[in-house]
Amino acid sequence: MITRMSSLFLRTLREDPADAEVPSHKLLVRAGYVRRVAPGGYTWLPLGLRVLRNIEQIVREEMDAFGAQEIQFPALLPKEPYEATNRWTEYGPNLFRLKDRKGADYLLGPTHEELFALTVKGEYNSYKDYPVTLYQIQTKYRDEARPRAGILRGREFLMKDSYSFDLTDEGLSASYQAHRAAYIKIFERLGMEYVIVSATSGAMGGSASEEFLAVAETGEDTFVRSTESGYAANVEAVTTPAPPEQSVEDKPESQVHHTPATPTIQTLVDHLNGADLGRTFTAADTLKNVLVKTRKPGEKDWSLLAIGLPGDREVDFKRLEAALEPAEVALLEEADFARNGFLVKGYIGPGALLANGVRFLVDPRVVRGTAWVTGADKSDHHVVDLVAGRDFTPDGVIDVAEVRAGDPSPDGHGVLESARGIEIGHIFQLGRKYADAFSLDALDANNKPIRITMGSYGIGVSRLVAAIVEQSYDDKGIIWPRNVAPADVHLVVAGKDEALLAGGEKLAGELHAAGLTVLLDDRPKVSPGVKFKDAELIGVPTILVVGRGLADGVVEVKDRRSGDRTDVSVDAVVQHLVELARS
RNA sequence: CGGGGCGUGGCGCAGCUUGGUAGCGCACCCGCUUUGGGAGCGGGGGGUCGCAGGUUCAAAUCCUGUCGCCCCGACCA
Repeated sequence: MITRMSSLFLRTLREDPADAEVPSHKLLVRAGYVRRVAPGGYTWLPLGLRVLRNIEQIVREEMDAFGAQEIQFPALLPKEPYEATNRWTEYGPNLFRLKDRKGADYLLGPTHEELFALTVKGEYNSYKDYPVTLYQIQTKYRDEARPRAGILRGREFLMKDSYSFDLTDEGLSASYQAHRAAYIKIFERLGMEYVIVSATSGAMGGSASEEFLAVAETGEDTFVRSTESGYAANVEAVTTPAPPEQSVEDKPESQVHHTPATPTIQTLVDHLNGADLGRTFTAADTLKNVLVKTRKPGEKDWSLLAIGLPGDREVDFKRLEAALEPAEVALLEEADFARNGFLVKGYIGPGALLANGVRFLVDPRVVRGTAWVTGADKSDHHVVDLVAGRDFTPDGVIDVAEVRAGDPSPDGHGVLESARGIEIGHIFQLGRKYADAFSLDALDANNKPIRITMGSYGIGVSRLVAAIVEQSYDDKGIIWPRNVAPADVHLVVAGKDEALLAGGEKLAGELHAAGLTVLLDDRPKVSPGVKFKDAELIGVPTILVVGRGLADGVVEVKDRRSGDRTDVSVDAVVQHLVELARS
């Protein structure tokens, strides 16, 4: 295909749009790929749509390659299936809801588990039919509280979602692995730098779960990875290794000390180190007890929850919420302290918590035999050498302390470093939640029903356009990976001479005949400088310049990424570019 | 939902403090010159100044209300 810029619906911008913050947003708008029409809603202009379609096609090919079958649901859906799974309620304000003229409730699909489950139920009854994997590439709608970063986080976006249906847990595991392998192929073909991290499965429930994150500073997800092993995890899903347990017999007796005016960890540590106790203390020797309240879905009353963790750590609220999902969590208000007189702010210890029936969960580092400095449940007093397993026994373990760069890797190899990523794929084993909701069964050889188990797998197709740009741009513009670029070659006719244009047209025709797509800058009266700037902004990986060298039978091939220029003879250039495009 | 900022030709902005009926750059149109790195000169078209009300002889500018958008946070793919 030859696309002539003289007639292409394209206008590039010399300045960044005022509302753009992240590089992909600025560049995609400036280079004329997308235009905003509403918060979180973008028009795909011709070049942008090509990139989107290229990505979509790669996803489709790899899905088809392992036997997934493409179907498509409406984006406009009736309420009933979502009521059956309670998601009409649970999805909350993020669900776009609307009514038809008769007043019936509809929604714009945020994700389609219900419809896939119902569809399979409608067609399949026998164990002989399974397993099966279906997918669609469909526009999804979520009424995001705050769309942002242009294409990266819209309220309407294109997503590939697939669902596997298996008779057994082993089958589900195999389907999961098949998806995982396909995703790896997809993201490799897209030329992405990505990590696969352990993840939480979120509101949809389920067990095994991994996210594919495109590594990018502008990403919304924080993940950690080991400096020495392949370990990587979303911070929400990091597990803290527990140190070995110790004996409790040889530990000194616990002692209550008068520690005036020490409501914070720092003041406490300073006081202790000035108290001549024969040793020095650090914040990590103290046990901080953080109070929150939780409420399970559907319940009216909040219940207290105390979290004990080393004093040098803060509670990571995201990890806490992920750990308590689906219950809500909130910090205590003054009224809560007033209502529970045994909570002495700044001096809360395990004693009062356990005596008053407050659920007390501790950080994995608080194992049997460890000795702590902690609150003595009265103002200006702390207890030293309070030993876990001897002086107090927590109700359980909760791993919600902040994860820090330099922490040991959970797999025992290396330490963790922190980085940011854009979630581009998510795979997880959903299990039987949706099958249960719709009684999705297959009959076995003995005519007994087998409950189907599902997997759920997503790829953010439109988001990928932006994620790729986030990973591949420079101060001049976008640099597309070959497989997704809007053209194979950007041919610049650098000069007004009729012979140049004729030469450019001829070469474009030959490239087209050789199977390459060409973006031909045949604009008359546009100076070479402008054409070069536009070519760099648009970001086709190979730029072919037909200019003054043409008279000597030479054209110039420029690599967008490296900036390297090579003179190639006109006779050889088509073959040269074909080889480049295939590389 | 909490905090901050902004609404002025298609885009990016100035003007507002100190009211006098709108300007700059980019883009666009015409002419001439120019043509290997976002050209020069000349000419031109295009704006109910977010909306509503108020103050005033007079409002982009002052006052009140309202709507919208962007950013940070909370929340989420």
